[in-house]
Amino acid sequence: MEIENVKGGYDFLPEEQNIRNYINNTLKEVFEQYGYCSIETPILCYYDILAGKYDESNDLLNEIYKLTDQGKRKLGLRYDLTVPFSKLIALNKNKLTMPFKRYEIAKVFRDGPIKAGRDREFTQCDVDVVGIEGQMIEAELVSLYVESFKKLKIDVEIKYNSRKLMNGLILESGVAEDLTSKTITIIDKIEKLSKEDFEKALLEIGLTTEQSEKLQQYFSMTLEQINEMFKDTQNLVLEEGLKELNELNDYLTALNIQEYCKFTSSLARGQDYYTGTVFEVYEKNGVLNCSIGGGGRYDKIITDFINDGNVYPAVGVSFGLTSLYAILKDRAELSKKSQLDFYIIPMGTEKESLKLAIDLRKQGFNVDISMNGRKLKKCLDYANKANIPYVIILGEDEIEKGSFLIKDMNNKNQIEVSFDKIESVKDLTNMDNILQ
RNA sequence: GUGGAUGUAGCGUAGUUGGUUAACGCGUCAGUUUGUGGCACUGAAGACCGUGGGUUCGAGUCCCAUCUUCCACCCCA
Repeated sequence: MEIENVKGGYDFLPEEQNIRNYINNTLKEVFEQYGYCSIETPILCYYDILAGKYDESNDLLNEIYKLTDQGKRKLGLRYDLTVPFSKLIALNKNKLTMPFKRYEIAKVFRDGPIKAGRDREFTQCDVDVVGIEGQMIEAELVSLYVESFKKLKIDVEIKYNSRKLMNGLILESGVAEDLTSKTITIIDKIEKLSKEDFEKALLEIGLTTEQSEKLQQYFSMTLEQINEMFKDTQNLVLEEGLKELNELNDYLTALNIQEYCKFTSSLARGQDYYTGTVFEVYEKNGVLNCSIGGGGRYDKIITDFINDGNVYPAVGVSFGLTSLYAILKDRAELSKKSQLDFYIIPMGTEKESLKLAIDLRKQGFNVDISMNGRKLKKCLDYANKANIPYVIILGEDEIEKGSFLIKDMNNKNQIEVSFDKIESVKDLTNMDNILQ
């Protein structure tokens, strides 16, 4: 039997895992600052609940991992975090107070084709709020995005749009309703396609030349131009979309984060999922041409899912962790930093060293000890390669004096610390001072 | 799913028109005498050359198949 990972699943070694943890922790910090709570939901779900969100023609259905338990129940692995979230709300309506703000960073599974940035199992990071309408929350989510990427030191551009505006403009072009969905898919690619290819694609799905030209005109306009052109429109969807976008715009300007944002009328994000504002985040000047985050308002999903007569408006954003890992992977300062503070080298003082390690851990330090009886030279070499900042040398000489040696691996300085004064090591959070 | 490439020790590579025990660098481990690292030197371990067939006296090298990984397209996260 050959030992290998399932396709689309990977092991993460400490170096890489450090970066992943750093990213996750940084994001969690921001989420909590913005008032989002951490929750956890089961990976295993009833298949019917997983499948319920989509109609049978949806491709995503084929990607659900299906399994049965010993009681022959039809189960599946979750393929996103939105369904488990909806289910959690449905089950706990009485315990939760609205609005409910939560984040969840967890693994999901899709039995689909593999390629860069698309695995069989991957971690999703969703930040959502249920029970708030209006653009104020959207603006705050954009701010959360800006804050998060600032902390990660990634320059981004956040594209935003409204599905209502998009639908309104398509309506305005005279496109038949049953072609809306296909039209959106093509408009989403307007920036990637040449003028000819764009028109060709539209004609192929059955639009007229006139419709295609109108679409081209509308979707190359700025928000100001659209405002001007449709200020007295009778098209309700369009009017509402414009109103919301203008409102969001005002907020973004007031928050002084407009510089990170870019109104993009062609931005769609997926198919029928979103009902209002949509976002998509791209790395500025980045080599990665895929998005590193996205989200939007989806007022219907949870409402339809729970189906108890109440309305559950929702809006959220997600972070493409796989892409973030890829971007930050090469930042040396992240991957090379050791989690250890001290590495103890016993020189015939195994018992004392073990005890010292325990005492130092009580002070809050991360401590490891050499246990394979290697020579001092080798131990120093090891500490050096592992980027451990401080080494403690404990030999019989030191025991006699009732002290131990702390050595700074960066500047080779060392200092003797008495066992009675082990508490003073804690003050060495500022260790530079002593060791200079 | 469609098209194009790739596959030699943990990693990165070499391997000449098919010819003995598959080479090199990095890394790992050990040593260069007793308690002070990043350098240098010496040595060791580690590869049935992705897998399975075929051609041949002989295949890492040629042929076929299959898998893997990667890059586009589709779709998404």
